[in-house]
Amino acid sequence: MGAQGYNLRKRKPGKVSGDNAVIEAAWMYYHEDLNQNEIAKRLHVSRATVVNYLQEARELGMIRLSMRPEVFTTHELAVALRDKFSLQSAYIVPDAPQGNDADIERVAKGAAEWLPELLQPGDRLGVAWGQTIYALAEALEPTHIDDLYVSQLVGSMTTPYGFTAEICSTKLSQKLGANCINLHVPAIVSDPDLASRLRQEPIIRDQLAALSNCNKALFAIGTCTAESHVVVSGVASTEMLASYVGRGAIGVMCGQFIDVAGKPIDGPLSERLMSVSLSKLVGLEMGLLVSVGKDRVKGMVAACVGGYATHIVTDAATATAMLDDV
Amino acid sequence: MGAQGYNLRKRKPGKVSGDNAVIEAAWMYYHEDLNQNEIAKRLHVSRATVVNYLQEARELGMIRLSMRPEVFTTHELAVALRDKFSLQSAYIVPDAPQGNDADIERVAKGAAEWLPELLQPGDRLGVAWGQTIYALAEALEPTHIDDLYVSQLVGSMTTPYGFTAEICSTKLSQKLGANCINLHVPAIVSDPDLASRLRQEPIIRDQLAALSNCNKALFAIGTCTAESHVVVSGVASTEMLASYVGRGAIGVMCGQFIDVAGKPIDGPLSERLMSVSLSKLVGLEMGLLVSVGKDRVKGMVAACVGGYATHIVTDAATATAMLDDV
DNA sequence: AAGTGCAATTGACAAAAGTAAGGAATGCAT
DNA sequence: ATGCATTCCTTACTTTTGTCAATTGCACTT
Repeated sequence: MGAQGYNLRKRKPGKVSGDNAVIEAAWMYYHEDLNQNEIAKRLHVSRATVVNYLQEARELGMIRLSMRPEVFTTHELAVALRDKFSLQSAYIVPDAPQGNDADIERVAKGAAEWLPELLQPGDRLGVAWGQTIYALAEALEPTHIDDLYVSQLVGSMTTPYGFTAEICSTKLSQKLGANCINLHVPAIVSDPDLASRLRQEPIIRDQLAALSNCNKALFAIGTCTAESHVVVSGVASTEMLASYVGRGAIGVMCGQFIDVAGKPIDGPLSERLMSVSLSKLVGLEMGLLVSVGKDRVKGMVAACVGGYATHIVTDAATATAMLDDV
Repeated sequence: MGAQGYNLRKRKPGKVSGDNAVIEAAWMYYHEDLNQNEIAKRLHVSRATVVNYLQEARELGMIRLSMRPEVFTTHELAVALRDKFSLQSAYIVPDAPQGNDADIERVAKGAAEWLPELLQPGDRLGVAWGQTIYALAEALEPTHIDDLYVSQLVGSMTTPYGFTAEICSTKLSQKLGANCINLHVPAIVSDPDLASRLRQEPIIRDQLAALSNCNKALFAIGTCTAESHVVVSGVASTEMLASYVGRGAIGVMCGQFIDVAGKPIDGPLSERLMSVSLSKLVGLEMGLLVSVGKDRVKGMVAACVGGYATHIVTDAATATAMLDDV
């Protein structure tokens, strides 16, 4: 009878009311700093159950955990970078122990944490394309920013990476609770004539016009190596790449090759590329450049010098390299 | 020599660079889900040191931890409350085990977590006064909302609680990175004539005018008992209180007694009170009511019925009582 | 009414995190 | 240089948290 009484008592009032137990446990744990034992006592369940509740709370995304952006924007290196390139702000994440693709994830995560604070209701945000941008969208915590429009800055392309330009803008807009304006056109078409006719198409024209209305932009810098995304995605052949590099290309921005001053380099692709004109990206309220890596340093510097970037997210190693860059 | 080599190696590159170690540890722990052992290995320090780093990170406020507002605004009770009173949204925090002042802390904490999402750049927020509002301001994580103005809705009064109306608005505006417009006048003056003359004073007039410009408001409901703040703070005597109660007062809002319909009750204090007119608080973009307790239920209902509240923060017990209130 | 499948819960054990007392390095005054 | 105070770090120990296989209660079949 002892056991029976125990069970009965435990069952009914213990289960406070469905999901509520999870919420109560999470509240006590995260807001009232009770340990699992105390919570278990109050909810009349075993501590193991509390562990489960808390895991569920985390899995359901009830818990938001982030680091204050000021931590990354106010230390020495960030301030130095900001001042050297006359930026509004720089966000420097710690270096990864070994520098591989994990770099991109780190930086993307940092940017994802910062981005919501850089946006306001009513903004029109232009978004470029790339692994970094995708990782950013992926890492972003869902929020809702009122009356926000996200526009795709570059046409679409097939890629071996499993994400396209639309996926970047779509995912980003979903995470931000924003309206999404896609650019339903390939990034590169086979001949200049077709490109100009496409640009006349009412739908495309409107979509391109929307790009001119952007007051903020989010982009990364691509490399000019054979493994570069522009090559792998079939936008440029290796020969073209070599030709652009020969004429001073040191990076890629929104599908366009740029020189050390950030100026787009004219070439065989220019006419055939469906993308925002880089000149539209100068002098925006915000130009957020998110990139890492030694091989992107020159391009990132160019994006600053060219006036595209007002805000930067990168890691300490890259930031140092940018400061050392003459 | 082994020890010497070890020490040298450990000292220099181990200490990554001052405070940075703290940031790196926090990043790895909170963003990369590494455990303290792994972090200790990577930073070449003992695990105990990592514990210290993480504690420092928390103490310095580098870590932001909160619960998604949707958790509290989308469950059954919150939706029911919202619908019954035609609110825009309701935020219901879990009940405290035993209902004392801890209730206020809980609810204030919830409101503090929600408030930043309810504000936008350019808003003019009117703020009332009370223990709840103060606790809210105290619990609020510092942020910065651009071009936000916080106005004090009620004049100041001496209180035994250690906080005044200005302290509420000042603290709140500091936490929100907002501009603060204080109302430099006592809440209650001794005779009606002085009150009306004060209202003519240019400075006061401007401050009162600013109140009319508020598009959002934050307030609580006070009780009509002898322990009520209006009495304790000397705004009303117990006799006056009784008189107001006799004429239907069921709560206090911005220093004014209201009836079940939320209408302010005329009486000896009306003329002498320096405060926003309640009619200005009807139909705002947002009216955030933050209160808890059985004894405030009627007043809270009145604030809804009267059209002051568009958003509510309370606890489950109070919400249930409001739903049961006829 | 007994059997079956499922999800929630539990106790016992393992891992991780927190604490406190002691110990090296650093800087400063003597 | 020596001693002293301070800061930061470490080792050894305690508490808290996480894991997992086993159990319980419950809805639904047979």
